[in-house]
Order: sequence, then C-alpha cells, then structure tokens
Amino acid sequence: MVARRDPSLREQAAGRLRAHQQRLTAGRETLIEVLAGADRPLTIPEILRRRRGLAQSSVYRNLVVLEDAGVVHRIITRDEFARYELADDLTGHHHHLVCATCGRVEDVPATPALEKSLEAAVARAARQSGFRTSHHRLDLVGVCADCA
Amino acid sequence: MVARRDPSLREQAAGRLRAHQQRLTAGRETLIEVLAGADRPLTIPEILRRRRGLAQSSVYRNLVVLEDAGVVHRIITRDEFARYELADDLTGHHHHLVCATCGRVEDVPATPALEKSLEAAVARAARQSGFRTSHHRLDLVGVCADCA
DNA sequence: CTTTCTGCAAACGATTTGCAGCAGC
DNA sequence: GCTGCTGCAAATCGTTTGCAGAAAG
Repeated sequence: MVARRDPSLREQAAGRLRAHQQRLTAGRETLIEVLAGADRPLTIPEILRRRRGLAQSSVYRNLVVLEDAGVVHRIITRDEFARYELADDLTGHHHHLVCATCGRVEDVPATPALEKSLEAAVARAARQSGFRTSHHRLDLVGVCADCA
Repeated sequence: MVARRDPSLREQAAGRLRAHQQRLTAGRETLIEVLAGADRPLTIPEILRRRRGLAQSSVYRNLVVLEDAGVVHRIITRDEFARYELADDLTGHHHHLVCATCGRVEDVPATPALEKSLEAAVARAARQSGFRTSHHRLDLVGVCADCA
C-alpha cells in the first residue's frame, strides 16, 4: 500500500524509532522505502529480491525493531513466510484479500460502512469477554486471479 | 467452541474422512473429541496435555488429514503455535478475540448484522480485485483478562 | 571511546518426514 | 497379504542469535 503522506514518512519513522531509542540507519530506511513502494505486504524473500545486498539477518532484525517502534506490521497468513507492510496509521486502515492457494495478500481499503459495523461488534464482544480490544483484522479469503 | 450437533459430529467427521479416502481411527476420533470439548482453539501442546499418550507426530499428521477433510480448521495468530478448532460449519460461524500478549484465542459468535455488512464488503472487494472470495476471517485483537 | 548496528555462520524450535512395525479391510 | 496408520527419531527450514568488526554519536 502506497503511503498517504510520503513526504513525512521518513520523519515519522525516525521519530518513532527515536522514541524507542533506535536509530534510523541506512538498512532501516531501505526497508521502509521498499515497503512504501509495494502495494501489498511483502515476504522477506521478496524484500531481499527487490534490494540486493541486504543481509537476511539484518532484515529480520530490523523488521523486529521497526515493528516494535510501530512503523511496520507483520502479518501471518497460512503459508511459510511472514509478510510485512507499513503500519496501518501510516498508510490508512485497510483489510486483506488472502489467496488460499498461493498465499498472496492484496490490500483492500476499508469502507466507512463496514468499519461502523465492526466498531459495534468489537464493542459488544469486548463488553462480554473481559478482553480489552485495541483493533481488528479482517481477511477475505479466496483464490486470486493467477491461481484461479 | 462446543459442537451444535454433538450426536452426528462423529458421523459427519467419518463421512468427510471417507470422502477423502481416510479412516476415522482412534487417534483421529480422540482429536475430534478434544476439540469438541474445548470452547476455544487449542494448540498442539494443549491437546497433548489434555490426552496423555498421543504421539506428537501423529497429532500433527492427523490434524493435517482432518483439515484436508474439512473437519478441523487451523488458525495462525502471532505466537509460536498454530491453533486448531472444529470447522465452522460443524460448530457455527464465529470470530476470534486474540490476546496480543499471550496469544490466547477465544471464540465470539457472529452476529447477523455484522455478517450482513461483511457479505457486502466481500462482494465489493471481490468484484474489483479478480479474487474469488470464499469466506472471511475477523479477529478482534486486544489484551485478555489474564494479561491485563 | 562507548554504544548500537551489521553480516556471517551457527543455533533454535515448530513442524515434517523416513522407516519399521501394527491395524484394518 | 496389501494398504494405510502409528510412533520414534532424524531432518527441514523460516527465523533467531552469538560474536567480532564497522558505523554513529
């Protein structure tokens, strides 16, 4: 998903990292660029393919740091690899289309009507369960155009 | 989640297994019993703890078979272990409360109002993406009573 | 200099798999 | 018997980690 506020993306990331006493290093900036340039969550092999010269272990490590800082978000579907995307609040809230066959994930923007229903459901569930809910996650599972 | 139609659960499972040329063996029946008796998805360590004497590798293998046959459903959250529950159509469609801290997952029944909104969103997303969507998955993420 | 980050290679751990013996038809 | 199921132990593979050297401050 392309970032909504490209110009400040770097600054926002830097700020969040600083708040976690972490630096915005070259490797971390590269990761943010790659994710900002993708229109869907990427696996680590995909990231490595898009930018040669990144060390796999540093990518893993930096994605953990970026996730802790709230800059990126890790999503786990059903296939072997985890996928990463920029955090929701940097790109706009959205949901995912997940291909049950190949694991590919595509973004789909949230709609106000649906979000309203979800809010209501979240509030109801929270009330009766003792869970303090902070956000939700909606996946539409199916078969993508390539796998059909 | 407790099965809605306990009496026929065993028969339904047997039928689905047979349709996939698989037998309903003792080990598989035990798994179904354990999952039917739980009110939330269980990890494999939890399953092994509830029924001593099950071989870990057979549990893994049988859960794959049961999933292929459409009897159980594997869910992956964020923590180390996958979790298993009986398939939606045996227990009733529901969603999940996921604890962001400990990974615990609780069931929450689906409500007609929410499902209607979801249907609409699914249809809209499918139309514009080339995905042929078959079902959805909604997780409410938060912190459970124990971790709060 | 001191602290954090990087890259390599080795370690980890949930899950999968090879194989020999057993059970079901 | 033949085929599929089980359980053990070993292998797999995405991910994590130890460590020594390089950058940041």
